Amino acid sequence: MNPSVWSKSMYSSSSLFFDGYPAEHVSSFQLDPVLLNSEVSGVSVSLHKDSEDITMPPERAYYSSDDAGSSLICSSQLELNPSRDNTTGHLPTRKHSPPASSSCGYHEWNLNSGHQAKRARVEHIVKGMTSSPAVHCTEGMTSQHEESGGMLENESIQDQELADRSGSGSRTAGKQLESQHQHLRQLRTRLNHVGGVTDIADSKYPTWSNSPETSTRDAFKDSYSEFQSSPSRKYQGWKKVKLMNYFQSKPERIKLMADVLKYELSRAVSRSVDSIFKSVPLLQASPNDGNAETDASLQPPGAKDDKDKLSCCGNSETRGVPGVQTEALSLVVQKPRLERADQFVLQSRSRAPHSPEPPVPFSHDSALRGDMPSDPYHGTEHALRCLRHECSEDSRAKFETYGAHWNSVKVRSKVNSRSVRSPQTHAVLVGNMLLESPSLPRVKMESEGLRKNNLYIRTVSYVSEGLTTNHLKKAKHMFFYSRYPSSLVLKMCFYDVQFTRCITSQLIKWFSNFREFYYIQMEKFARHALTAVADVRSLTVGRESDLFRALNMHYNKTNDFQVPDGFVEVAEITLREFYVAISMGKDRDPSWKKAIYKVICKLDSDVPAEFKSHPSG
DNA sequence: ATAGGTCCTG
DNA sequence: CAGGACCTAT
Repeated sequence: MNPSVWSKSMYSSSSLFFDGYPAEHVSSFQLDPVLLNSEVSGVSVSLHKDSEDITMPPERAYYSSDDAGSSLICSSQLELNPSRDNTTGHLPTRKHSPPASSSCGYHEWNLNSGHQAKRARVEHIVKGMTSSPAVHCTEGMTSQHEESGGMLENESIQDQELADRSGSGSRTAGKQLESQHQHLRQLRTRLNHVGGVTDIADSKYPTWSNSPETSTRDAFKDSYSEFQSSPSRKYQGWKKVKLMNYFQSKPERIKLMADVLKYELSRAVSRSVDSIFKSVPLLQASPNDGNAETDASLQPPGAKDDKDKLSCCGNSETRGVPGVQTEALSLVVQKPRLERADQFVLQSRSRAPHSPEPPVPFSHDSALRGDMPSDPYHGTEHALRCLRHECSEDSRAKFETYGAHWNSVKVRSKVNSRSVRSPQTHAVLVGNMLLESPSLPRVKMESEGLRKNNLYIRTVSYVSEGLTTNHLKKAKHMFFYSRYPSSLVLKMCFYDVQFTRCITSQLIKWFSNFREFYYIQMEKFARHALTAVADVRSLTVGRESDLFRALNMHYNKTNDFQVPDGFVEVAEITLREFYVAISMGKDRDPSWKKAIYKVICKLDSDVPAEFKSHPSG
């Protein structure tokens, strides 16, 4: 690709640039290929693009187009197009793109029909009892009845619902039905006392949408209002008495009924429980399978099977030792490492001839922070990244080498990471609902817009209450990729922090501060360049430049992070934007920087997966 | 109203 | 880097 095309497209992107700017100035900023590839003021920016560009998917080849009119803005819009790269199955996670909310209609329909089937079964049973005789009253089981508390209330509600549904044609038939409902209720009560069957309707939290209980609960709710408005409470004592006589006179029948009901109830309960745990597969997942979660949350439904399998694997391991974080190791190993080799292009490119750094994609520190970049291409990789395509066999080999290193590091860090999970606290956040289970390990599940359907839930077993210096360091490193991370990205990257409003705003403030420093530096160096550099074509940013040093000193003080080339290029673009704006006198406008901010925010690239999957603190 | 952003200050 | 004022978009 011709570097001049790059420069043209880059600068045509700037809204600032075309805003009343004379055409001759435009052309004056078009970079000369020779100049671009040459060393300027001791620094260089390598913009070499070779013919490999044509192998890129067209929507990624933002800068390889021969259309000089292509702009960054257009590129970014293309980048936002969710239709791109369907093979990855990832939707862009941009701050301005609303989270895709999946419709649950089909699921609800299934639940409703399931509920109706259950109800039909119960009604069938009840119908089978309609021939039984109505008998006299004793108060024998009243106390037992009331012991069952809320469950019984639900039962009576359901009974009332059934009674209401059974039709109001004949009054005597209705009474008969009522008596049978009462009978049913008593049987269930007994079963509960004897078999310890837990009524699924007795859950404390009634708002688990999509859960199998929902339809049942809704039915209860509906019938409950009917129940309250009806005088049927008056009949309760009468019904109880009638039923007691029935019980006493027909023990064998009771037993049969009990068996049938027991079967039906236990089947319904087990089905419900099964469906709950099927819909929350990551209950058993490990804290470090953030990648799997991230994938799942962004994948189309059809691509989810593998993740479910992974969850199953995690489950089999999790059951064993609750206190030790060994459950996810297999997940780490199983992850396809090479799927995201393109992510390492950024790092491997530091091996370019002008780069003094060793050919290490990630430093040890970054390895400690991150997971293997196992995610498939997310679909929001920035256009700048597409300029680089040296995903050679060499880099792949190195990728695998460091992948092995990462795994070992990860294992160690997992073992060493202190877990704050408490065996006494078994709180599970599912969507907006808090379940309590005596048998589940404590996991924190993030509730996000993308995972309304409860299928995509992250589990984290160690949650820090506050942001640490390591989090700050991680945030600074993230800044190399994303200057304007969305809160969703922040949540994904700082999943090991208990996200509160305060934490969120603190993280946002951090990035605001980072940007402030960044733009101050840019303006400072741009103003300095105005006095020293006559042509924007001479204005480049390389790793040896003072600007880069200043930025690196701020965001990567210990120099233990391999700054991605994308950042260097974004820095150069920013510097040039400032340079051009100031040279045009735009800085007389008090809000002149906003146009630049608008350009720069579109240059965010996706934060690599390793930021999203490993604890930083 | 709230969230997220900039600018200024310490 | 945090706090606060202020602005803007949803």
